[in-house]
Amino acid sequence: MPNTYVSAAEAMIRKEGGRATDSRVRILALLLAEDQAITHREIETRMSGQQLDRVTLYRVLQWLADRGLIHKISSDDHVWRFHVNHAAYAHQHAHFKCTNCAKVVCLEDLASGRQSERLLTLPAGYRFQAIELTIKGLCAKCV
Amino acid sequence: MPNTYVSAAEAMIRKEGGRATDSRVRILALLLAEDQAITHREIETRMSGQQLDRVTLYRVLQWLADRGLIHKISSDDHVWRFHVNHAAYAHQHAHFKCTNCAKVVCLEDLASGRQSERLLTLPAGYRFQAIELTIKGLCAKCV
DNA sequence: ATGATATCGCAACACAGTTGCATTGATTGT
DNA sequence: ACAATCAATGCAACTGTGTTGCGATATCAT
Repeated sequence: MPNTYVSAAEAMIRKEGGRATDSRVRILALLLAEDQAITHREIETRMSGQQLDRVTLYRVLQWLADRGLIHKISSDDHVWRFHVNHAAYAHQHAHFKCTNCAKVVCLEDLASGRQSERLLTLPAGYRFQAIELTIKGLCAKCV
Repeated sequence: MPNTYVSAAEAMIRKEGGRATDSRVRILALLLAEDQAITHREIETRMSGQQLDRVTLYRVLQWLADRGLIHKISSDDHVWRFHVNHAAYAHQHAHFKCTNCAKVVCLEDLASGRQSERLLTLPAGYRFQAIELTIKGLCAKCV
């Protein structure tokens, strides 16, 4: 884990007014270094060797997500995946999931909220709040 | 459960070449009578009183989904919901989920596959297969 | 009616995620 | 630098969804 990720992680956590504990810093640094969205299980595996309780990992991930440092991605395999909130993904954005290797990546921000809202009509009396868009297909490795 | 749903369910099952067992017929009839997508748990509750094992329900739902009589809807609460495949929903279609009461309904078929595909660009080498679109908001009751 | 076998029911399991509580440790004030 | 505070951790136990193996049962073709 390059030192830049660790110090960046610590700075982000302190900026939120939270305690910069080992767990938080290491987990966020790991996510900063990762370009794709990864699961709780995958993080746990990468962390093995270092002391880290399952529950703590759940709580740290929730804490980071609550403060908008990362975001949770729902998927059809019913496992949450986590990804850092880079500037490009600050707004609503779509996700891509490979149907072969289950890799999940964030797609660039698309002004799809408004556009897609117009593509379809909600039943009378329904109110629009947000849109969730997942593209399924094959990633470059699995094509 | 009106008789028409039961006989319709039985006909659909036989058409697929499967055995028209009590469980299959009753479950499919229940889904035919339901306008919104419901969970395994909700079906189990509605079936209580009648002999029906949890595992059988899971297997029947999978069997119906495999043959395209119903479809499974993934959601951010990580619970599958099931809905009959009416003609209007035969193609790719979006879903609506109420953020208050968790009600899920299928939205009309929208030619969003091609349109949305054009809205965003996949990374180089990626292949498009399908799109999943969920609108979140408030249903008429929860507005 | 009967036999072949698809389907069911039960038990046990796998895995994601949560809660309560005692312990630990990061920060703050002195 | 050190103690006090209380946020955060680790552990144990739990919940809920979904799966697997296998013997028992029920459907359908004959």
